[in-house]
Amino acid sequence: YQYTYPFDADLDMCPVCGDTVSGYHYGLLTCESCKGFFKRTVQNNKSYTCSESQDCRIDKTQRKRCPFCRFQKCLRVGMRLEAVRADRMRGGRNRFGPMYKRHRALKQQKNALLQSHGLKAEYTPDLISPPTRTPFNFTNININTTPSDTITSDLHTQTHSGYSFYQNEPRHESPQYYHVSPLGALYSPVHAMAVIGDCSGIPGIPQAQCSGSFSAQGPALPHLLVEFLRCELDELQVRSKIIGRLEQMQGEGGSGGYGATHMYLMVDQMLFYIVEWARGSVFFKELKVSDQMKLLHHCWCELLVLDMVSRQLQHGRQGSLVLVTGQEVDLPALVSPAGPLLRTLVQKGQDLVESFRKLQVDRNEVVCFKFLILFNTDVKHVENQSFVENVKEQVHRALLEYTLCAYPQFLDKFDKLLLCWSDLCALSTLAEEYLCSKDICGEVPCNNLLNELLHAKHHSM
DNA sequence: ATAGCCTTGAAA
DNA sequence: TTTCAAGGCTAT
Repeated sequence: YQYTYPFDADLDMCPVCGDTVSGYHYGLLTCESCKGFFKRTVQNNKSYTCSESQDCRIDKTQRKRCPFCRFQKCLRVGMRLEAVRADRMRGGRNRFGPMYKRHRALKQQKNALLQSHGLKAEYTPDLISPPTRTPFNFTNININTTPSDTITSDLHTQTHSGYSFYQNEPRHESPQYYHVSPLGALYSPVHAMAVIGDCSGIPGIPQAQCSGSFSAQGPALPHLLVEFLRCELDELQVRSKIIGRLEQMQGEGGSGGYGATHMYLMVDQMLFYIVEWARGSVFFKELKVSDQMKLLHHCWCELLVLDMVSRQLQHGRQGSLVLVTGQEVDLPALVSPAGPLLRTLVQKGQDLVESFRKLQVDRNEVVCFKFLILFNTDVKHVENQSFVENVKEQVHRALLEYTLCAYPQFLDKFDKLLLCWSDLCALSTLAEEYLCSKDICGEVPCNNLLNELLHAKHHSM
């Protein structure tokens, strides 16, 4: 099995059953059969029941099996009850026309953007081939979590209680549409999307066409991203381990303060878990240990900085710094007695957090970023360089694909993300400089990871 | 009941 | 005029 880039393939797949689409039907691109099914169901006020647990898989071969779940899925992916005409008038156009047009334009723009990044829909088959061990198997990935939604398929309850989609149009010739409860809109994927991205520009068009199927929780994630998310360490677990370790060390070492030494030891512990994360991660763990070390020597500080930044993004408030340990450090208090190096470090750090926040960088993007950083080697001498570069390319794609799908209105977000990355690199250089400086590592034992990494870096330069 | 193909007809 | 998403028809 090979990973296929799902962008174009899924574009003409029905979001309900995966069959080939025949055009826009009731709000989105679907196949002919689901169009018919939806029409019959709404027109005849059908109500179905599910003999299983209301989470049946709907695909081309099984779609006939459970009409209840099929209709649920129709609603979930965003098919519009309002588009079925109550008076059965034929022909003509409805209000969705401009929406379809807009959606088409958006799709085209997106493809253009993809091409401008040199990513074709066709996929080179053997791009991913891990060097020694068995290739990673993507077939086991199942991202279709089954939402427990409460949409009723009983149209009687929805039909007469709501408003008319067309109530402001008095013209008698125009078709009369079914009255639909606003409740229906609440369950549309568009509503779900609003949580993570701006989709105000395309009312009623779910992002299902971006990259295929659409779960109620959000867009389908690129397979790679799903895999990356699995590699994440549990933040709380890491936190408690680090706290434990720090307490232990401070018990031994005497001073229990929260000064530079404490920071140094904490950063050292963070690095330990960054290494642990990397060692357990897809692709990375396939590499020889010597290559692993080269990559980590190259990027540990960027990973460290990204970790700090993303934490501020999650829990942080302006004017304070949240550490892995959960402690909150008041920034003015930290900065006022500090040297110039720490001052600029804090300032630029704040700037970076701010630009991440403005960009609405989400967790998925951060996770992709970590891999982008991990595999971003311009160092030669990595033995399996082609593998590393292929992975890098894959991550690049996954991030681009995700960003385009999750934030379809925000077409240059990906480019801006990359700009942020270069800011992050600059910040990381500064951070490294600071960690080397006598400000912080003056009275710390030498046999630790941070020291070793700093040391190795200096030798390679 | 399903799903492929056909007919319609206002908007573009 | 052409488009193309509505509804309709009908073998399976």
